[in-house]
Amino acid sequence: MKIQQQHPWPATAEEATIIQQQLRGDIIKEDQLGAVQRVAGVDVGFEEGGTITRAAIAVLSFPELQLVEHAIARRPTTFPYIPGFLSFREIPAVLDALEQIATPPDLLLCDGHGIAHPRRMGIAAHLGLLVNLPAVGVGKSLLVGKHDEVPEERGAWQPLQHRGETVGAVLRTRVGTKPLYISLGHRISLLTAIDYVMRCTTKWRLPETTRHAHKLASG
DNA sequence: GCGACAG
DNA sequence: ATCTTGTCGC
Repeated sequence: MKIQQQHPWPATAEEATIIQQQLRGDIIKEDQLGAVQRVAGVDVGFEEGGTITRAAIAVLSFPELQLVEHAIARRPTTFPYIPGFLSFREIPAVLDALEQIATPPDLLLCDGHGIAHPRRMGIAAHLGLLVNLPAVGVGKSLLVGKHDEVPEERGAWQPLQHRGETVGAVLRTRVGTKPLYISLGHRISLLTAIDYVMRCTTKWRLPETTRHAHKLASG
C-alpha cells in the first residue's frame, strides 16, 4: 500500500511531545470502518543489540483468521525507548513493512496502547492517523490509568480510567492469564475495538494477528 | 521533590 | 524489547 508523506521525525522527546500535541486532535474515536475482511497484526522486534528495528505485519482473513499476507522490514534504530514515546521508535519501520503490503488492511491491531497514553497518542493512535486506517491498541501491561479487578471469565472487562476519562478497557481474553489493555487508536470506538479483539482471539491470551506478527518480528 | 513508566 | 535453559503446571 502507498504510504503518505509524514511529519518530520523528531530526535528528542521534547520535539516528539509537540508532534503528539499537534496530532491528538485528529484522532477519530467513532466507528469509521467498512466491511472488515482483513485484519493486520503489527509488531516490532530488535536485532543487533537494539541497533536494528525489525517490524512485521501479518494480515489475516476475517473472521477466519487465516494468514493471507505478511511483510517484514528492517532499518537502523533512530530513537531510544522512552515511555510515552514508543511510536517514534517503532513506527518508521512499521511504515516500511506496510508499504510492502499489496492491499490496505481493514483494521490494524497494534502492540501497545492507543489513547490510553499520557497525551492520548500511543502507537496505535499515531499509526492509525499516519496511514488513515482504523487501529486498535492491544497492550500487555499498563502505561497509564487505574481500573477495578476484572472478573475471571473470558470476555469480561473493566473500564480503564485516567484523569477522569475512560481511555480504554482491561479485557480478559482468556481465563487464568493477565488481562489485556485495549484502547482505540483511530476510526473505531472502544466497544467495537473490544469486539474485534475478542473475535481475533481464539485459544491464547493474545489475538492471532498479534501472535503471527510477533513470530515474524522475532525470527 | 517522589514514584510510575507501552515495547 | 533483549540477554537466556530448564522447568512447573494445566
